[in-house]
Amino acid sequence: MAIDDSMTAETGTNRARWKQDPEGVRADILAVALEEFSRNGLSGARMDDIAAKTRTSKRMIYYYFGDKDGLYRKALEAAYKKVRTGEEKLDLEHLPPKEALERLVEFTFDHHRKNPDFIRLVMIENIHHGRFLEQSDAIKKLNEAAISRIAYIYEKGVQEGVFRDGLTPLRIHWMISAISFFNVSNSATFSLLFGNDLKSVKGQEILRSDASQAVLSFVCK
Amino acid sequence: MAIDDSMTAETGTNRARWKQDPEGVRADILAVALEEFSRNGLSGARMDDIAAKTRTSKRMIYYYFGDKDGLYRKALEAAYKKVRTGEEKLDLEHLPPKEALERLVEFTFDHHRKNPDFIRLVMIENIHHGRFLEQSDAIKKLNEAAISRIAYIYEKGVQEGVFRDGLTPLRIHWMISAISFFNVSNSATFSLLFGNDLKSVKGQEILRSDASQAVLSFVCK
Amino acid sequence: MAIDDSMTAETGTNRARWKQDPEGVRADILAVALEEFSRNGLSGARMDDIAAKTRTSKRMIYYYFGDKDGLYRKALEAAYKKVRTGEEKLDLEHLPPKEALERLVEFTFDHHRKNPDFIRLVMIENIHHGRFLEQSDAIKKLNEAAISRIAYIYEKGVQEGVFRDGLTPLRIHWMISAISFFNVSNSATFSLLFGNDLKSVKGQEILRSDASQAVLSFVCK
Amino acid sequence: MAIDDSMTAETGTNRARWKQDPEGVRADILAVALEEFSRNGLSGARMDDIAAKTRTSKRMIYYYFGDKDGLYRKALEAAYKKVRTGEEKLDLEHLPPKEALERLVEFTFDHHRKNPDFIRLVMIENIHHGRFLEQSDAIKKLNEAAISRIAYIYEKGVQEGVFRDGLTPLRIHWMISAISFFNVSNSATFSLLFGNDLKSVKGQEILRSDASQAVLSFVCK
DNA sequence: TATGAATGAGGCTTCATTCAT
DNA sequence: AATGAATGAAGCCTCATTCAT
Repeated sequence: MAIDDSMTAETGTNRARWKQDPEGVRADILAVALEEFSRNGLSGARMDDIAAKTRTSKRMIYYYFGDKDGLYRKALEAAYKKVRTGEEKLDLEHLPPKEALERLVEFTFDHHRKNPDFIRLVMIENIHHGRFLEQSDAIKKLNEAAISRIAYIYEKGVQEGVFRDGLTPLRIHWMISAISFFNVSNSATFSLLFGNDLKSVKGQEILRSDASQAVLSFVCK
Repeated sequence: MAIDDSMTAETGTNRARWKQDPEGVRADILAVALEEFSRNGLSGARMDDIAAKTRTSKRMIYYYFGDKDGLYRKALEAAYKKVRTGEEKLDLEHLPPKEALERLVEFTFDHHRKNPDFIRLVMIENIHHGRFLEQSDAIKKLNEAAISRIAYIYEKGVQEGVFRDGLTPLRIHWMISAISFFNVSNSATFSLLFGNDLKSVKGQEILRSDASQAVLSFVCK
Repeated sequence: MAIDDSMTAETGTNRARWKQDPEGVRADILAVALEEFSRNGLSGARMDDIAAKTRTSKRMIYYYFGDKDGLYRKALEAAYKKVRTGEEKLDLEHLPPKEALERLVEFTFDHHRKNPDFIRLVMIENIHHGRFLEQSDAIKKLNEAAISRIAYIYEKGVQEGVFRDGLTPLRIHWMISAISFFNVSNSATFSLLFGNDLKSVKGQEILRSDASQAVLSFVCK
Repeated sequence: MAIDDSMTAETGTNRARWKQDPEGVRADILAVALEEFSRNGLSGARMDDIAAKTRTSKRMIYYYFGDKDGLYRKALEAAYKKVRTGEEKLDLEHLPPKEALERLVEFTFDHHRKNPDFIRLVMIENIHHGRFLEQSDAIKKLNEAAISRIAYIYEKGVQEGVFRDGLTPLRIHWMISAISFFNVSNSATFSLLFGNDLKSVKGQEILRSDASQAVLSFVCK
């Protein structure tokens, strides 16, 4: 216990000293911030807690993000970016309209489920009346793709005579979002009020299928 | 809350002295609390602000509700009670199943729209993982009625051959809730990302009709 | 050392527990703030230091004055009030003009000397471009008296033929202020550059007499 | 000073790269520092702001001046040097005493008016009880010239019988300084309390003439 | 039942300064 | 000689809550 001093490397400054790596530090902070804001809300989150879970210090958060609101805004932006990027991989153009739509609904449903942090951040942003989203031009552009993707499918479906006329891509997107979002956002209260059945793996499979069926029967002739 | 009142002679009884009316005071506090929590969230709301908008003093809030969490819980309960009470007036039994269901969807859609404070409180509660709803047995009972009402309609519809078999009242309720809830809860971010069209009177009429159409086509054969 | 427990009264909370005395607390805070701001400037003063020298806590400062700027503003106002109140006692109307003016100069000279804290606060306020004085309507009114007092003397002097015509009370006030103010405000740098002679008791007597002589010879025919 | 520059490609050499010019860099820093200290005071000035307005970086400031206090001291010295250098051009010896004195007063009055930054720095230094001036031997020497210039004029005036006996050059200098300094130093508060009349071009002309009249009538027989 | 005064813990932010390259 | 990144100490302020009357 005396001779072997191999542990001294771990002692000293507990916090690893990273060679200057601004982007790494920024990303690290953002990841932690996303989680903390998502878990506790904007006013509920603590800068101290965020800093503590970071590889750097509280001071660096202010260095890179200015203040709490700035950090929150950047976390929100990052969350949107990450989520929308995930959607790009989806490749629907070559599918027949009905299958493409079905797949889009299921993808969205799954996607939201797998990103509860993002959903929670959007909830929080709505609690704040979209005050921060408003300031971020970066985000707004990201969402146009979502609409045009649906537009492509829908128009093809109408031309082929499988989708009914008179809808708009936006309303279809709205419907898909509503169902997929609610599944995650209201999971807690819904379970408490009506039991855990729909939260189980089986229950989620059923809801997923309900989702695509509802949307398809809504859009199809 | 002193700041700058150093020279007002008429300190003391500015605030109308309400003849001792405990229930009135409680109700007053709850109404203010509902609004403040709804607007700002749990940690975002300020006890000072709530007290200031009340006919009574901060001390009374603590006297009646113990602490901030207690006040929030009671406000949540009160909100649920008020909202569910509004639903009782609905009289669907005598209608044919399809019309009953259609009317229920439209009622729910309208109902949520007219009670954004309640919706926001539920959002907030979900942000807090339903921690407070969990403690309130009073609320849970209120929701059983919602399910049994759908059960009645659905079973009748299946028997009459207009609704498809294999669904459950809970899943139907889930679908109706999702669509109606999202319309209010995500109004801020949705408008910012995709414009105000669906928020307008016309837009809301369209969504309302989309809602009932989606649910009906989901449930009908 | 065991039997006699008379000292326990002094033990416990070090800080004397004052029966609620808002005005006392306000006054106490203001007195300390005046001194601290005067000594260190606005950004140089420390809220912690101010609080520590107070009978109350830091929290109470915010309770009564809102924030640091608010405290500074009130301290400035209090300083002006105190100083101008001191001037009221002066009784010049019954004196012949020359003697009245002489006495006013000497009074002002002495008065500024005895209130270096006030002078320093005014210096600090000028460093801040009068930003806080601007907000305080209370102060502006206090100074009109100073002018009308001079007006009375000057007009009488002109009528009696001892003061030359063509001046204004404001310019006379300006001259008196300049000389009396500079004596205190620039004491530090002047002494360092030119020695301490004029700072001594003898030196100050000489300057005081120079002041009244300069003003009198400026105003008299 | 990072905040939000995360996406600028052209990091690094935005700021013109000045061919190694130590003296130029020093002078640049000092000029900026003078302005910032003058505007905001010692504790009010921000090293970051100073650095940002400089052609160089924060590191260079510390490299050349050690720390904030050192920078302030050098800025103070530079200000004194610059100002006193301006005075040298004045050529009074060949004028008759009264005219020489009159011209000196007017020159000083104008000079102070044209150098508000310097005046403010002196005010700030007085707020700090001359702590930094004390350390600077360089400055003290600069001021002897001012006194000897007056001594020459005054003695000639006494000999010629136009100036009264019993004064000292220092007291005359004091009087001139008081009037000229106050005009600039207390401009903000004086205007706020008594209006802008004396601040106008016309008003300043009047005060300038008042200044020389007061000094002359003070010194003359 | 009711109120203004008081509190301590902890929140967010900023500062001058130094390090690694 | 020069730069962006990093730091710890200390600053100001706000919160829910309790006390004294």
